[in-house]
Amino acid sequence: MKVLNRAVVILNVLSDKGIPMGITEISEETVLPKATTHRILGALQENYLVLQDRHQQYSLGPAFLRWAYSYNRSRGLIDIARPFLQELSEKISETIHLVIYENRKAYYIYKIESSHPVGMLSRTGTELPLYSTGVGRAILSVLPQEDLDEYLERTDLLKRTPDTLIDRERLRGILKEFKDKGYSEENQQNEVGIRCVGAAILDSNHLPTGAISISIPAYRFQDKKVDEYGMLAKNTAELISRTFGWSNQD
Amino acid sequence: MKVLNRAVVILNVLSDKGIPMGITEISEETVLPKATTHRILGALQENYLVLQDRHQQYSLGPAFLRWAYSYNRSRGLIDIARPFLQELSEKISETIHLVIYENRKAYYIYKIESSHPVGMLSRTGTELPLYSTGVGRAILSVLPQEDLDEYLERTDLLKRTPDTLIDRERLRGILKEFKDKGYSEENQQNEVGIRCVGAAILDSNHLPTGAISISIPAYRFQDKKVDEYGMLAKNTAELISRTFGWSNQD
DNA sequence: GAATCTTGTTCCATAAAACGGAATAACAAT
DNA sequence: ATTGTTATTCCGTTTTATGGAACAAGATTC
Repeated sequence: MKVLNRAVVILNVLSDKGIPMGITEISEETVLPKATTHRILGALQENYLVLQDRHQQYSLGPAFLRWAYSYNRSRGLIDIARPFLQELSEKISETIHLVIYENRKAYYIYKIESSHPVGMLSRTGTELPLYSTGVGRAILSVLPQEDLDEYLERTDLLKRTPDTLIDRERLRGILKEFKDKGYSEENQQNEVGIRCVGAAILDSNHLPTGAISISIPAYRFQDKKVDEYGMLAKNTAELISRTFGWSNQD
Repeated sequence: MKVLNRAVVILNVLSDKGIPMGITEISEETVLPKATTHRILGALQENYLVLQDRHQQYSLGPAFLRWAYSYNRSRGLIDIARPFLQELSEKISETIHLVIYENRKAYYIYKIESSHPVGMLSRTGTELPLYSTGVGRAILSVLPQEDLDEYLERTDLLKRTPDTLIDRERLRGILKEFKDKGYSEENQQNEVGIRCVGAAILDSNHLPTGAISISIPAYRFQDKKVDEYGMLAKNTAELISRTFGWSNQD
């Protein structure tokens, strides 16, 4: 895959230089023939990976903003969240999930089971219900009003368990409570026998970029422990939000 | 340039999805044969453009962070600065320069002459003396101590005009004054007959990412007007810094 | 303003690299 | 153990990239 490697070399040279470069300079710096450099730059330009100004000087294009943003959101979120989740997990020894919220959908991307990281989950791509899970409710609770309206309108609320709450207005009500408390909860709404607390991870615009949850078998997750675990989830999510927002600044 | 276009398509699909994808899914989404997809992904992976986790799921790699950063610094700086410079130019009708500070070097990247944008300058790549120009001095004045020491050590101070100040200690002295005032000045230090004021553009870490200057023929740039123009440069640079830092947050 | 240098662009025969259908191997799920 | 699914490798064929050299377009000098 020669062209690709060469294209990468060219992009790196442009990136290192940091200012627009002419084709001769690029070809010298990359040690590639001028004709070849020219051809590759042409192709890169068609894809908006490089821009050419009126003096035929090339510089990197805006396409990378999009890709970098995407990288930051998925891979970056895991890298940043991992140590915090690990710490939380050592404190409580329960199952912890990390979820990413992308394109108005939530996906599990990371999981720790009793202090042992399971890592990237295999079944990525499967949408996760927002109305019936701890993570989902955490996300819904911090959504701007109009986004929540839109979600409730387009979504069928299904009885995933006998207990699932499918009344839209009552759901709105508890989401408001979750927002005030800073964490969400859920008792066998999505899966029989499992009870959860969750909290949202926010980006620098205070929009949810993901969420975390603590899942515990319902029989040993008594009411009186909900607030304790909820606050743990809330605090951990806040730490992640702060680090994530910060590391995303430049 | 087929491979390149296809690689871009693959990267876009990964970016749109936002979470790791398997090769089958990618090949379906891109409408490319699986073997081809596999080959291209392999090449992308070698260059760290994509990452593969333990479940053979692909996601975008960290290389884009670097490129996006580079794009933001050069092209982004011009886009952000342009309207502010335009406004300044309409107020004073004098020549204005925008400079980028990259790899410890400064380069002119944009110029407005008497309210008329000249645009990207052709002679990019030519290093600009920091000790004798308005923009350069503005940058030096806000540099951390050790960076300034290092600059003064490695740089030969040449008499570019009969008036050029080449005494290191006296230069240090006036740089300190510039830092306090928030703008730099220079009278026929770099070019006979031209007098300048300048101000640095700072990123979110308070390091200089560039600078602007106002250049006026010395005969009509009297001492009493220096402070007025200096403050204009300072205020404009501050506006640009704020917008640049802000837009760079995510 | 003509001549000269420099830099960008196009050409094209040749060599090399990508192509992709199909076979195989590695996993999961049943 | 079996079946279904997904990833990987193979390899003859075709397409595509290659790059030296010629050409064109600017820029610079005289």
